[in-house]
Amino acid sequence: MPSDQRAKPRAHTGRRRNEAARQAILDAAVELVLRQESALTVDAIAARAGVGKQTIYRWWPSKYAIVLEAMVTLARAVVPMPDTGTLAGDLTEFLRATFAGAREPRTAAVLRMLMAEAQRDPKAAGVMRDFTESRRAALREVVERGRARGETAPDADLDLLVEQVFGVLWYRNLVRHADLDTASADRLADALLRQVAAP
Amino acid sequence: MPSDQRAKPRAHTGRRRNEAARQAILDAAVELVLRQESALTVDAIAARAGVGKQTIYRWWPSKYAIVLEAMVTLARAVVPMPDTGTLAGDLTEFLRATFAGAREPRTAAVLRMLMAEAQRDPKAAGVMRDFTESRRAALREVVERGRARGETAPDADLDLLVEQVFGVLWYRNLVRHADLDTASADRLADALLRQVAAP
Amino acid sequence: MPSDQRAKPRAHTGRRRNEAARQAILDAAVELVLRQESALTVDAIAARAGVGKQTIYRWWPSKYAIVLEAMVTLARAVVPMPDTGTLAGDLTEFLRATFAGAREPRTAAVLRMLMAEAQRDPKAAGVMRDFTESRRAALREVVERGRARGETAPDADLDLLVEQVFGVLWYRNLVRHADLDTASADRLADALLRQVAAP
Amino acid sequence: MPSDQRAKPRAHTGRRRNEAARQAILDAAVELVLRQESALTVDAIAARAGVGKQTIYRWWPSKYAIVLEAMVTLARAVVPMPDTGTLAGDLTEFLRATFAGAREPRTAAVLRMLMAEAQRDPKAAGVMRDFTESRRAALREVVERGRARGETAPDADLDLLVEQVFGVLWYRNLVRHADLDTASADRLADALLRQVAAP
DNA sequence: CGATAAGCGAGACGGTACGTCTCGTCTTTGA
DNA sequence: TCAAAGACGAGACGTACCGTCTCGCTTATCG
Repeated sequence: MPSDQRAKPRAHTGRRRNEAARQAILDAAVELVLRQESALTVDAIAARAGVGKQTIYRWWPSKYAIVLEAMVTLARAVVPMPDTGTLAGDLTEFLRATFAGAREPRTAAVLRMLMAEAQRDPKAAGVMRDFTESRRAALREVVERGRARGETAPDADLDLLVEQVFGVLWYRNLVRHADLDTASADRLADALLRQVAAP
Repeated sequence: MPSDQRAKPRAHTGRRRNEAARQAILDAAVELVLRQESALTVDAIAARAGVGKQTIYRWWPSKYAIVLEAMVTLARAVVPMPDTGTLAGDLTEFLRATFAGAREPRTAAVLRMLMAEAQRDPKAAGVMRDFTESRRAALREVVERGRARGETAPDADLDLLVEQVFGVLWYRNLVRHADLDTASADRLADALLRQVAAP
Repeated sequence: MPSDQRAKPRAHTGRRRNEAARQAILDAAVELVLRQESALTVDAIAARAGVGKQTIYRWWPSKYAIVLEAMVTLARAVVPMPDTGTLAGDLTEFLRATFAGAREPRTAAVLRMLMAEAQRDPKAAGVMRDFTESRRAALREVVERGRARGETAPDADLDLLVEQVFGVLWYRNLVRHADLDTASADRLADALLRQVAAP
Repeated sequence: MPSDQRAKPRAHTGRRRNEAARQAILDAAVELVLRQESALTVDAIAARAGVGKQTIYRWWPSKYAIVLEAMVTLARAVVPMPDTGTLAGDLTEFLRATFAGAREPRTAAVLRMLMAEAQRDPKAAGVMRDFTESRRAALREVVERGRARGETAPDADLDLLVEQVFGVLWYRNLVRHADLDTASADRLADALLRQVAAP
């Protein structure tokens, strides 16, 4: 008989997490990122959310993780997994939704700020890596479905395709020389389909 | 004739800027950016350069401005325009050289730092916009030559192609989830050629 | 019955002041004042006390205010009221004890520092005024008793006498050109007795 | 014919010391001490006097030496050596003039500031010691003349007398609990004469 | 229903880095 | 040769945040 190491795992007692506080913290963080007037600080988030600092550190490892959580939620909501039955349809849909989300000024500002911060703070970098990874995984799933249906060459480099999508998106968002409009999304989807099309 | 009250505005007197100190500060800043072990601090730059902090603040508005100035110097190592006679050759060559340049740790670190700074300082953003624009123009020239030779579809979206290249380059450099190796350059060139190939 | 909105004014929340840190800061400040080798700096106090600078600034408006607070503690070693039965005895006793106290290096250094601070900070000036007033009152009581016994001229200016005593004491402590030794105390007592002697 | 000690004074080459600059520096220093609004700094003195900092450091070892020089000049002018023919007259005269000088608000402020600074800066302390020594010497000369005329007991402690005078003066100026008025000067002179009177 | 266990707002703590200020020296140009 | 202007290395200043650590209080669940 194997010993059960967590035999009686002490069913939960004590007060439960305060959902209102969680939401207030997320809102405060996003709000402060958008008001560019000053840097994002934990003290400021806590003050604006009417929350103790410990409540923040209890649930998030860093202030960037807060902003990240807000972003991931937003991204999930904004970019649902499309299912039109064809790769062309799914890819176009995904790119349109993704570009539209990243074009929204508030979202765009938060993303830029996170990426900038990731360049100086290793913790923010980790957060960024996780976030971008999850977005790539989502798109990857879409194109994988297309390949499974035989809509691409079997050896098509889908990872590279995914990176081209997010590369263009981030490049435009950071350099700000061109808009992430729907036409661009369509043209990019088109071009990428040509890249990976079955012979 | 009315006397000009600020006729002779007192030519320059006083000690002149110390060029050795300026160079030491730039070197120290770059050196510290490369040693990732800790965050870049003004105190550290001053200490390493053997300089008072005031000397730094007298000449640069922020520590990132120092790195920016250093980058201008480092960016002398330009990617030369290839001329192999074919679009495939030129594109592969250009991407290999570009990726190799951006993979070089010193250059890569400085570029990241600059892009981060561009997200908060409008002046740095302007410099960044000009810099990226000039790089796009260079690649654009390469692929235009290919189109002129009839190596692409006449209506191929070359601007988009260019953005896919630099998008992938910056995305990888900023997120740091994958390397900018030669194999990647080759695969990307390959995919893009398929994308714009004449029918 | 109308509800009182500020009925319960939310007593104290948050961590309480660390008494050990307070004492360590006071000790460190006094210690550094005594080691004359270098100027008193807040950084040095913080370092020696093993304390963050903010903890100092949270509780004291300036480094001299720290020394002031330390003095209040040190000044517990009061000069006891002598009672030898004669004015000559009491005055000599009082001056000897007072000079001895002010000669003690720790006390002397703290007193000098405090007097210096009183010249720029009105709050310290107020404390200084109260402290000096209480010392004058003590000596005044001694000489009043002598007058009551008929040991002085009835119209002797006792306030002036008191100021001569503390004047010499502070003058020597501040200028540091001569020592506050017992012989000086005796000679001064002698001279003052001649000054106020009954005719 | 008296010997000329600087017979051939090295036919002067180069610019001579600028007396206007010297006076401007002294004035600026005193002016800045009186405007209590901010601390006295060498840069501020130089700026206000329209003078380079090096010109200050060339002639004075520290900023306190400047204020000292101004004070010594002032004290000499205000307190001339009296000569009424009697010790009582001379002492009263000297104390009246000394108290009057120290009561003058500008002078009093400068003296307080110097004494405060002497408590933290060894250089200022040296300056202060020299200044007070010279004032004691002046008063000492007055009372020595009285003793020489047989107006005091032969063994009277004249040094202690002198210290009582300046002790009271400084004590009142620093603690600011009482005024240095003429009546006080008279009463103190009176009391001290009783102390040292010939039997 | 009391005991036990979190979670909560508040805020003090030891630290690090900031950007500014002043010191006393050094360098340059002009008179 | 001296004076003004002003850059320099040094280092203390007081502030801003960091992430941790009490506090006293407020929920929750369990025995």
